[in-house]
Amino acid sequence: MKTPELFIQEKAAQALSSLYGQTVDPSTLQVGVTRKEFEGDYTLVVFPLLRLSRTSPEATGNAIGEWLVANVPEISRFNCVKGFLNILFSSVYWDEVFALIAADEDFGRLPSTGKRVMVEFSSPNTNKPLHLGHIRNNLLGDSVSRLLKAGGNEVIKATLVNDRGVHICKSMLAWQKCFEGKTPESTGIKGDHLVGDCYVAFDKLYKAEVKNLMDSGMDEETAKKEAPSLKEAHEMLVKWERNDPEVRELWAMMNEWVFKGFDETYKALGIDFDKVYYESRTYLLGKDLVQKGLDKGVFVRDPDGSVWCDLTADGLDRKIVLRSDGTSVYMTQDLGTAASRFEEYDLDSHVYVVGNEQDYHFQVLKLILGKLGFDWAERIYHLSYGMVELPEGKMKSREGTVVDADDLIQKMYDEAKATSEESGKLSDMSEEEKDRLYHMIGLGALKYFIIKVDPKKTMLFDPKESIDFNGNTGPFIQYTHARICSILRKAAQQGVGFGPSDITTDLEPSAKEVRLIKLLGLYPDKVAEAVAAFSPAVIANYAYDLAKEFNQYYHDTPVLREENQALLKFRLELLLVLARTLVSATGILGIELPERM
RNA sequence: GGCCCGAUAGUUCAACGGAUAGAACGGAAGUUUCCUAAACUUUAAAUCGUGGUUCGAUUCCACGUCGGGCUACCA
Repeated sequence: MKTPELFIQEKAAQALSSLYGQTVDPSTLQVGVTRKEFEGDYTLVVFPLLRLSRTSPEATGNAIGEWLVANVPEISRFNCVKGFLNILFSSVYWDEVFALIAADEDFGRLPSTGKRVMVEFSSPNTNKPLHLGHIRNNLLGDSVSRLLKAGGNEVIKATLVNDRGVHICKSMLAWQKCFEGKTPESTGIKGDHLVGDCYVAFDKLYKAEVKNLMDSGMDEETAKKEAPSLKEAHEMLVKWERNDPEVRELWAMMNEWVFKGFDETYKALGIDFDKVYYESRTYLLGKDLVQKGLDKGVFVRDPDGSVWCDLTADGLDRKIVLRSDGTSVYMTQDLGTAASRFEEYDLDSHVYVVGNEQDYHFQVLKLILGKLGFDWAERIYHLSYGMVELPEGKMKSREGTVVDADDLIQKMYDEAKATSEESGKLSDMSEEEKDRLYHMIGLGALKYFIIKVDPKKTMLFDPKESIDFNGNTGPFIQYTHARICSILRKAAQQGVGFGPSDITTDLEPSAKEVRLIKLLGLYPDKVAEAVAAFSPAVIANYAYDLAKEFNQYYHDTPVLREENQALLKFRLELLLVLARTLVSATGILGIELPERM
């Protein structure tokens, strides 16, 4: 379907060629939806055209407007304010536009690009449970994946579990020292939380040792390196790398606990992955690329054996890619995994959902991959998102101000339950249905709250205020959907038949209905815009606009009382399409819409 | 120090270089004989500063101020 904007661009270009004998590229013409305060459907900005017409903005606008009305049957009227040409379509046109939208079951889904994209997100450490920061990452990653899919791409959702390294050894050590024998089953503590407790216990132990050493006269820096527990943890890591059976067994057991815990959290969030990578299996990747880099002269080997990539010419630093002992660093591994993924899946691009504290890392990664000669280097995209802050400032695990993911999800559920029970509308629902509904609402509130914010911006999360169900929130959209469903149910009870085949033309949609149709028609543009910007926030705000528009429309349009059957059917059809579009848009955000609430 | 990012009503968020900068929460005042008041209506309230480019700048550029991040042979 041709959007009205494209239609106007095309016709206006014809007008210009006819009026001024100048050919212009239609796509350069600026057309937008007319602002509410002015009369019109779409507005053409004429200022840039003055160099063609060589007259005043008003004269130019009026000339184009008159030509359009005279030559384009779909355009009925126009008015020109300053340099803005407001164009009105005939109501027949809106009927046709709406019929096309209604007939398209997949409205908003963009045509296939034939491209395959991998989206990596979440990528947790296995030494602590997920927290609020991970939630932003997970929700962004999940919705961007859905968004890219709606944009016509094949999407592979991937995560890289950080299951090895000295931090895991710290938890293992603390378990041996303080938690021996305790398991998630024996304690009733969720696995990831139990391991997190071990990590905290290690930190406590370590700090005490450092303090002891300092009290006996050692300086802080040395003490931090010499603390026996830290040395033990490093020894454990060496044993792990040598495949020491005992260490490996403990490691496997504790990781299993964590994975089980994570699975529960992911399930509660409604998130899953197509591909799970484990760092313990991929951390050696990339070493062969070091040799390639040396051969190509991209890397240099220092006398001590370490290998570096000199990026000073690009305004960055020298970056190490191989330690002097021959072991690899994070960058090496990322170079290797990127290369193997592009090769294995024949990817067109790769999106990394990682916090903005790693902007530098990804800048370097792209640069080095480019220098190594990979043509896809420029097609890796770092979806960099800002920190989530609390009213009292940054989350700090040491200060206990971290908002735990499981706690938060539970809190949202409880709040949804309390609000629902207060309204008392759902007394006939079964406990299972209610439970599902509370979860849907609580999660909808959380997801919308996080996703509606532009990813790159630091956002503030106030646990008290974020659990708000009024205003620009997920539950508002969910509530709107439930009300539309209620209207449609009522209509069905009254025996009103409606459906795509019932659409009749020759109706005069009201001004508010035209606004709804216009807004609906914008959906594919919004999807395209969101895909281009990797920003589900665009869709979130659009879904809210739709819901708000419905509330304002329905407030003073007595749909169910309409006597004119054709008009009644048209309006119900409009609501049906509206509900469908709401479901589709929130689907991109991973938010479910209930039929009752 | 160097590099990157951000700054919009009291608060949390919007605004392809376009008209009188939009919402929501909170404040003030109202609305329930179509669906479900988790709604709707009215109202007060903001672009960090100084220059520049432009017919036009919240948006682009420069400088400054403030805030955040990065700057490990950690991941």
